[in-house]
Amino acid sequence: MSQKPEDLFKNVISHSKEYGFIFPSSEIYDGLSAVYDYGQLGAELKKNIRDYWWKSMVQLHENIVGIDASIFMHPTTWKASGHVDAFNDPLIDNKDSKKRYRADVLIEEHVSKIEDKINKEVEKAAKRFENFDAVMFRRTNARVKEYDEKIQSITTRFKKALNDNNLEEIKQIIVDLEIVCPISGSRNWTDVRQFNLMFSTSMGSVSEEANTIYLRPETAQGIFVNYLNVQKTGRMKIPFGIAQTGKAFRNEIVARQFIFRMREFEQMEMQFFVKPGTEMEWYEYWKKARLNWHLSLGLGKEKYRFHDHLKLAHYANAACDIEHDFPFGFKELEGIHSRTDFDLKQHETFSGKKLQYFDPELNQNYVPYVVETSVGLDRLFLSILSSSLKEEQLEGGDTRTLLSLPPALAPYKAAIFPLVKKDGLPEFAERIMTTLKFDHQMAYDEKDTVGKRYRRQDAIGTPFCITVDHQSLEDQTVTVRNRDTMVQERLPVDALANFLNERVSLKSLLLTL
RNA sequence: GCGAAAGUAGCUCAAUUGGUAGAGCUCCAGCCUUCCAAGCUGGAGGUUGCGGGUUCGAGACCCGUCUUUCGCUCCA
Repeated sequence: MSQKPEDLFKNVISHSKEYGFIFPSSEIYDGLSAVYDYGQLGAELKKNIRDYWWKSMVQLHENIVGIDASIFMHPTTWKASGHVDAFNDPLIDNKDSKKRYRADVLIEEHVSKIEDKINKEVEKAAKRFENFDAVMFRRTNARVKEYDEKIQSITTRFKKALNDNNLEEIKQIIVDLEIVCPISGSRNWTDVRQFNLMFSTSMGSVSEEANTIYLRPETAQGIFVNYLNVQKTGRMKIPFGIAQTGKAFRNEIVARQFIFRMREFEQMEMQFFVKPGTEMEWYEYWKKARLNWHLSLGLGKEKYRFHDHLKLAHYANAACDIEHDFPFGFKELEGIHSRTDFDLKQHETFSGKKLQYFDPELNQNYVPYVVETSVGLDRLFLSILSSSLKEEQLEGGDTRTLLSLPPALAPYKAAIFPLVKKDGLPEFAERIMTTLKFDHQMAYDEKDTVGKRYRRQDAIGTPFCITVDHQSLEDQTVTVRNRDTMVQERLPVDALANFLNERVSLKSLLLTL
């Protein structure tokens, strides 16, 4: 149990690989940076987590409905959301100070320094002459004119380079202007690189004028553009929510830490539309509700904490993260943001369509405010996996590898073993399997000693092992062994269905909310 | 992106100054047996991440490249 965090993280990664939870993407070709595939057990666990979230959001709330929007969206969507402008920066690094700068900012700062010089000239002249005409001075003074021309030529050149997307030219401008790094004072620059967080591809035939299409960097916009469709056709009354799960893509500069930050990842989001002025109440409501949801997984209260954002994004008037204690420290798991009416208003402006709600109580129209809950499915997966993986010391000096997953989320809900591979025990076991497999994902194993089989199921988190022995043939009972306590009890075969339903069904977990 | 470390069987790791790639676990077939892994017999699995170079000879040395981990940086 007392493993070093680095070791635990290493174990999580190799355990994931060894048992088929997570593989590096296209591994036979050396993998692809920060892209991972879910294996046979990982896919089950991930699906169960997603189902639990979906049911707790959509099925348990009459005023929340789910949609499934496309990954491709109209390019204007990303202009309206601010993603195009916010993430199209040419960046350059100084090799000596290791600091990264926006190339356009460096050039603009250089230009403003020249402007300062002009202003100084003007100030100096103003002191010297009476009846000073600043406009005339600017137009006629040789030194000022020289500065002005310099600014003109720089900005013309810079604008052209930006328009042509000519990164080499931008670097050349920085070199020509002899711009130095404010920290190291050196001119030892890397090449200029364009970092656009959004992946792009083209839509339409190649020969024609193809449109640049972005892979969505967040799923939220799919909800906002469908706000009116859902509200009208679903006859939704404020407050109401729209939920969605799906893939999003970000071309991260640095993507690290296994599946914590991937370039392709899955979000589970719910946008809750409320009356303006009530958003803070709902913000607090969802903070509590979402933390409660995480606590229901039983990984431990001490594993979670809130982190309030001091610096708010351009669209938010309140924001916080639910952080989880990962093997590499507390990191963001879920974000809860009060997004105001920013998104819907932006889409109104860019689309020219009204995205409003007629409130019958107030007898007036308004753009609803939005409270968002947004959790990373892959991060949730990692939080559950890493918190569940344990090396347990047993009496007698033995150790066992235990994956104490929340039972309702485990890939296999129960495993069935014939104690021996003869005397009709396998046939008996398979009959039980057949009756239970319609309700639960079941495993079957008849290889090796039964103790070994228990350990194998412990390592993949199967909550219960059902063993058929010779007594089973006589009185139709089996033993059921608990993963966490290793305690066995004998149950009639007929009681198994209820036994499992009460302990491993999603319903059993939903009831704890 | 910069810096550091690493990459050998499914997993964890060996391999003397450069000299025939190995072990344990896993896996497969069978035997024995049976309620908490590690009994017996046999077997499978490797162009040592990839590509070059030096050498009579490279897992080891050099260069490049890919991937991973850590630190810095970034993360609307």
